Amino acid sequence: MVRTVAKASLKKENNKPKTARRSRRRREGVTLQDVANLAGVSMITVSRAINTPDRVKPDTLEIVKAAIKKSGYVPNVLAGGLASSRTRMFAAIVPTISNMTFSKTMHSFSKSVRTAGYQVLFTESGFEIENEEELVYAILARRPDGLMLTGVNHSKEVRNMILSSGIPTVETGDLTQTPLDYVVGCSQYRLGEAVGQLFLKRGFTKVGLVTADNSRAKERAKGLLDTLAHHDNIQITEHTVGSPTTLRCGRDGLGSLIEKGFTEGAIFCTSDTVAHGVLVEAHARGIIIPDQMSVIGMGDEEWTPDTHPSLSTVRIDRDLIGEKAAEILLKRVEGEDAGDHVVDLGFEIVLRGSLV
Amino acid sequence: MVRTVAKASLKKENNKPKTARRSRRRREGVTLQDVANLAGVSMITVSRAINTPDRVKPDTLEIVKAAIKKSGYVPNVLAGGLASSRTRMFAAIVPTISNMTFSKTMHSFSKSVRTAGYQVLFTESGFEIENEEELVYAILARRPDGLMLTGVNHSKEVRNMILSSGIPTVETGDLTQTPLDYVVGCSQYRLGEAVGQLFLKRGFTKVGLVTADNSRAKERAKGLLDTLAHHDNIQITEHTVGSPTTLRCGRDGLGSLIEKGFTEGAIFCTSDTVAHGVLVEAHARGIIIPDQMSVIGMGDEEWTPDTHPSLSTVRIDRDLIGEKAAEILLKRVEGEDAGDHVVDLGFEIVLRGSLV
DNA sequence: TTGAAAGCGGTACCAC
DNA sequence: GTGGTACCGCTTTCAA
Repeated sequence: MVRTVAKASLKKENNKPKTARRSRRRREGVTLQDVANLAGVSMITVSRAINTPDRVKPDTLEIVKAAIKKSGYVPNVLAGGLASSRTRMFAAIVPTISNMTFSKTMHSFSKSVRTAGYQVLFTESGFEIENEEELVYAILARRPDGLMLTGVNHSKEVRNMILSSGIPTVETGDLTQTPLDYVVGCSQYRLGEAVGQLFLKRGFTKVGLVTADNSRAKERAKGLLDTLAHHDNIQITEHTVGSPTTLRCGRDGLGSLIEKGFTEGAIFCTSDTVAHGVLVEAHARGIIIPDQMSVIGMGDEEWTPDTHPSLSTVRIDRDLIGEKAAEILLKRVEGEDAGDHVVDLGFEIVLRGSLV
Repeated sequence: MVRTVAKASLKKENNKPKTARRSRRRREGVTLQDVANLAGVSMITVSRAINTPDRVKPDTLEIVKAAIKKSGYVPNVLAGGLASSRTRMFAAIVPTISNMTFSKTMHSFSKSVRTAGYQVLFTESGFEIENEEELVYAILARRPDGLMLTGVNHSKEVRNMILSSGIPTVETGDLTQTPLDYVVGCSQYRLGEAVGQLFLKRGFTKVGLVTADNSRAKERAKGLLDTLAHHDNIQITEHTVGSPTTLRCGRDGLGSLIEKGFTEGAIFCTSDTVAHGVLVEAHARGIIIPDQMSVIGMGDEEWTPDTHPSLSTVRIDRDLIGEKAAEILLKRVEGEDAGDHVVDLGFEIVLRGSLV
């Protein structure tokens, strides 16, 4: 009996004026309803005043705007996103931002994206691929409108999750003919090949290689080694350093090459940071670059452009990668055609010093 | 009358089995309800199985887990966040990540935060303060559980918005006695003072200053200049470069100092990137460091630690800043005491070359 | 041009 | 331990 009474009273409560919704569970500040009350209109009119002002009578619009300002209303886009299934948010996964390579791409991506009114959910994956799965899971749980990934090597589980989520995705940095959805970058392998061909053309017979321990760097190294492998009169000295790389890696790298008997020739470093470290170490040891050794790095990023007269480099336009990725995702969420699913941005070899 | 009929029929529709909610507006995949149906339990049980597994009978838990796996369910944390007023997301605003200073802090922040199951909404503000207001607005619209800002200079509007949002906030990098909420960093001014005192103690009478054009760098410069100002036998040569800084800035910086008549003495650069540029330019001009000039930079960040034997530096533990900021926010969202609102992490002067 | 009602996909609260 | 119900704050749908 008691129960019936309780239910009845609940029902009665429900019969309050429809336009004045409010609740005891409420925690935060001003809502759309508050603004609506203040302006003497309905919620939906306020919503329209914010999202599609052209569909509201100018007079009304002004009243609503005043009410918004007066109340200090800040929309809750989570609620909006839930209702509309659009979060106006893109997620980005990069190995690390403690590295110009990725921070530049992130930078231009986030800039392009924000210009279009979107925001970035940012995640660092580290260079291990193992935890990518849980990261992707956590990200998909936030229902981003698009996804930017680094690299093209993903576990089967990750591929499945992304594919079945149906979220527009751009893989960046490397290249593949079988992207999850879209891919923007350049072939790391072909880049290494190009450096190898350069070395051959310049007639180097002694080649040093300082490579970082991550999949893209390894692809580059492989391209170089495969190219040189066809010529058996070439002597190769290798050293591998950890990721992410520091100047110290380069110093150690050259030290190691020399220990292994490398005394002259050309050195390919899979990043400019490493290359700069090699230059520092060479300087410390009194080795003249480019007279005794030639060095070619990779990157030519913002803090180093055109700074060392004898350091050659392979340049990839990292900014462009981020921009392109953003552009594709933005087009996709607008239902537009985003063009080719494989975008090869290529690379440019910048020769300096003895390599010219 | 017609209206009444309509209402009645609506009510009838509402009387469908309570446990089988579903709708035509539905766009995406698997929901909690789907899993519940599959497992033959109610939504709330599935919710508990995910969030508080200890409060579910082991048998039930297993059934639910199986259903989750089978259905490929990915929770919608937006919906959860709306219902619970907790987004498990922190927002971070940094000027740029194209700079080791901020990318390191971001890196450690995001790492700490993710370890605790939170994610990072990331925003670059640029070095201009003007657009901070709209950025903060857009961020607050996503209801993060906490906010990490860079620097302590914010417009009145920004301060008001954050304050009235009630969101736990940590300002980082600089120091102030009147933080919005919490502040973690070190006094940029005192850092500059310390360098000034060092120069005085070493007896330098000619001082060069290459400073970046942003508020924190200016604070450092001010600290130096104020300290030296008490001594009128000191000759100061200044040059200002734009932000963010590159090696090129340092090269131009030294060039400019020399043009202005600087030939010997000590140079303070407000960042290591600039300092390295100065070293490169000095090398290019045949100037011996540290014999002719002494250089002290700021940062000693990951890609440069301990790499140049004659470059002194002022070291701030950027990683620690990010960690501390994360720690404070995490404590706050858990309702714990986060300790002192002003956390001074200090700095360390690392002397090398002629400054030892 | 405006509004009422019904969700979006979860969680809080309370009853059982 | 488990379930019903009323929301979270907004947008969509449809009607006026």
